[in-house]
Amino acid sequence: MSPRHTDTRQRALDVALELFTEQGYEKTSLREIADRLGIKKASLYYHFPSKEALLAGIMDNLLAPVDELVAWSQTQPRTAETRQEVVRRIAAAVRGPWSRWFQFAQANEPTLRDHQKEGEQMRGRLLGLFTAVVDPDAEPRQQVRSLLALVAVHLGTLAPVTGVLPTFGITAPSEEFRAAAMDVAQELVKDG
Amino acid sequence: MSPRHTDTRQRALDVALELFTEQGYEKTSLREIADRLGIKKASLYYHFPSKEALLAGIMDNLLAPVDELVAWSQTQPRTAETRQEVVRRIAAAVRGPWSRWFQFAQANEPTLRDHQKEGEQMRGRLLGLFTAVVDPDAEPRQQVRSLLALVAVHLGTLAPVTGVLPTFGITAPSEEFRAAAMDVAQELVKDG
DNA sequence: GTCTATAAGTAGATAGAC
DNA sequence: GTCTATCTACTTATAGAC
Repeated sequence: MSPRHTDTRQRALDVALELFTEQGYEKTSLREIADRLGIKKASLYYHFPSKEALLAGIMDNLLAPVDELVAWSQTQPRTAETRQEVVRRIAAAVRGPWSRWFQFAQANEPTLRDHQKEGEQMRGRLLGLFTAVVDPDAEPRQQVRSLLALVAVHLGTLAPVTGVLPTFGITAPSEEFRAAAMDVAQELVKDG
Repeated sequence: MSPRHTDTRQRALDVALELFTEQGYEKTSLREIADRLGIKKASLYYHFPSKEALLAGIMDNLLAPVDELVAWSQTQPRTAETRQEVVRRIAAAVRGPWSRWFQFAQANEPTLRDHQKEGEQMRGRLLGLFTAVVDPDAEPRQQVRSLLALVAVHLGTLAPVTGVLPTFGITAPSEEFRAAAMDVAQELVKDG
């Protein structure tokens, strides 16, 4: 066997992730993906048996790093300090390796509701993140606050990137907004 | 002319709203809508010139009540008290007349990004709500807090309805959770 | 107002040559 | 691994009878 096989498979995953995120899974045709790769649509079927297999491949790549953080959090005690550290790590990850995950999930919410397997994978990891931060025995008040802390992180990191800040009527510089969001998140995750 | 024309048009709007919300705009075919109405697909074209016209009709019905609240808020001073009252009114409206709006918008995020006109309508009303609560001259910290207040309302009213609370690892009774969310929202919207 | 029939196009998927 | 060619099953949309 050659030192490595062709990279068409990986390139297909990259292109598909990009298009699924931009346009959604349903609206992206295999022809479109093949065109970008410079191959014919039928040739895609050599690498993936179906469109759904392409989706599954993307998910595997996307969700692996999430599992690491959740696993780590489960070794920690359920304290405000742990929640703060988890929020810090999520905030860091979201700026880097996970950034595409949220965008992809958001753009394909209806699709993931239908494709049972993939939808449950997605929800499973989200649940993992939530339970890493939400104490099931805490007061509802604190549970709401913890959930909102994750939303604040989401807001702080994604909103500047997608350029929707003006849509919210906000004019602050991105970096300042992001810092403020992190600040509020840390506060929310404390007991109160 | 008869005292009123047939109600097929309005029934079509109702059915379409329901299906678009459940399955998304793209995945709902005109045949499906027609089937539920007990007519043939082609007959739908008598009432609406295109699928997109159906979407537009739904939007008009959905967005009218939002405008009222935004208009009212613009007559008020930009104080923490006003923000609290706006949040109260949004919370009340979301439980009733607007409940379908959020579900519809969330289920059709990708679609609304493509259909320029409808997407901008939707974003316009959202911006209206945001600016009713976010003071453009406030600190980024307070802006984040105000945004999260709206999210808290969203969480408190929608989450119990859709039954996703367990997905968040939360076991509290719906009503208790909703009350806690409103509580946190009111707190976030204060100066701090 | 509703029907049948059908146009015109695109989707995902398969067979088999090279 | 990639190609050409083709299939079936849709989709939105139109024309014209009743």
